[in-house]
Amino acid sequence: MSRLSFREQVLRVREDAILSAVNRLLADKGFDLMTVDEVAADVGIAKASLYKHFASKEALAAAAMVRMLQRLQAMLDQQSVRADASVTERLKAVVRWALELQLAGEMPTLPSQNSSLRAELLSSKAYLNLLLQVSEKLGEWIVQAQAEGDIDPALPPEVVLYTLYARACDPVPAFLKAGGNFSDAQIVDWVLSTCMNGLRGRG
Amino acid sequence: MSRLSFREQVLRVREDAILSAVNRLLADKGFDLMTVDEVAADVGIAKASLYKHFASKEALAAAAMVRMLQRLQAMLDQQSVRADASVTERLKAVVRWALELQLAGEMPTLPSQNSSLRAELLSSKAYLNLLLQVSEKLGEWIVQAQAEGDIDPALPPEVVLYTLYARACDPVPAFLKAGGNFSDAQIVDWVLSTCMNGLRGRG
DNA sequence: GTCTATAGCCAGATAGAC
DNA sequence: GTCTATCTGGCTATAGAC
Repeated sequence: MSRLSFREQVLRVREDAILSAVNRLLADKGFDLMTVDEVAADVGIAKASLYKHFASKEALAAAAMVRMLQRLQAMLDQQSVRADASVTERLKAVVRWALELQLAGEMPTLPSQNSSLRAELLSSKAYLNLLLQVSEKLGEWIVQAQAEGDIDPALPPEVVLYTLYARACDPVPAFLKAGGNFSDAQIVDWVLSTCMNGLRGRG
Repeated sequence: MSRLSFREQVLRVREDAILSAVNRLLADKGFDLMTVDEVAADVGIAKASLYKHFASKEALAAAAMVRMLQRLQAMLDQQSVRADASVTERLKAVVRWALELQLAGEMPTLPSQNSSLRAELLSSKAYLNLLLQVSEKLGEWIVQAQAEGDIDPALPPEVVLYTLYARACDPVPAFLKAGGNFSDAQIVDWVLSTCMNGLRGRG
């Protein structure tokens, strides 16, 4: 690793600020309703300057999605070294983390099936590689949790994996938060419970 | 009820064809990516003609959502008269129905939080009334299912209701269908199971 | 690399003839 | 009510000066 010059560090910091703004906006309104003008205004620079950093609106959003996957990967690594926890507890910790991120307004919504963002993501090697790595790690945990009986062995691991991804972007926490009757912690607990135990509960 | 003139019947049929097209497009791409041109092309009439029937793109989508709620209400009425089924079985039947609709590409996706559609829906008396009625009916069943121990009594009914609504628009079935490894019936069974019993299953 | 100003395009909505 | 043709606004993206 070569040290970064001062100029490069400034660039990094600026691009991180840009991606943070993109991330918030993606969580708030989604890709289609997010405008590049808003991103520029949020960061405090001109729109044309944004296009010096990122080639397109799609590239902007894709970079934010990659950053989110990197954070997920870091979270998985962190959970991997826990000696005190079963795989199921690790999985639950990851879902809890995602739900908390979502309630904080920092979890981008899934791109809809026909979005131009989808095409960009499917042609992004960085994104696909990260997604693959993360999915493999989660897949290992899922299979192991099934072997231990904590997750229903009758479910294909694929179904479990997709379900976990979907829960990370579930609209239910936002609905409950908008209702204003419950604390964030309660919401997280309930959604996590319905994810693992279903509506039926433990009974 | 007065009988409808021939002209009025023709109008009804045409508007129903329009709403069917809107429904398909809402399910396929969502409100933001759906264009009025596509709707017109799908129905086979000119765009200007659409605007003789509906005042705006939002009104178009709102009418389709109202129609979907009417269908849900009809489904609830149908389940209400089943003597052979518990409330939990009725709830499951409704979720199953929604999942099958979704796999058939006929379930509109939820409007994102900041969509202009949301404002339209919140100011539509027909929509809000219908939503209230179906929510009350579902709410009764939920409370009863909790009393019978089939649904976790620790969950606020609101949480259960929102979860059911969210599952009806869940992206998981579409993901699994896109994978191409499973039949529609299998997908419905698995998603319904993870909804009621969680990832943990019955064990 | 940052800015202001603008090009180019697309989609929602409308005008006006029939 | 249906059509063709057009207006209008907003958004992505770029030109060109500094």
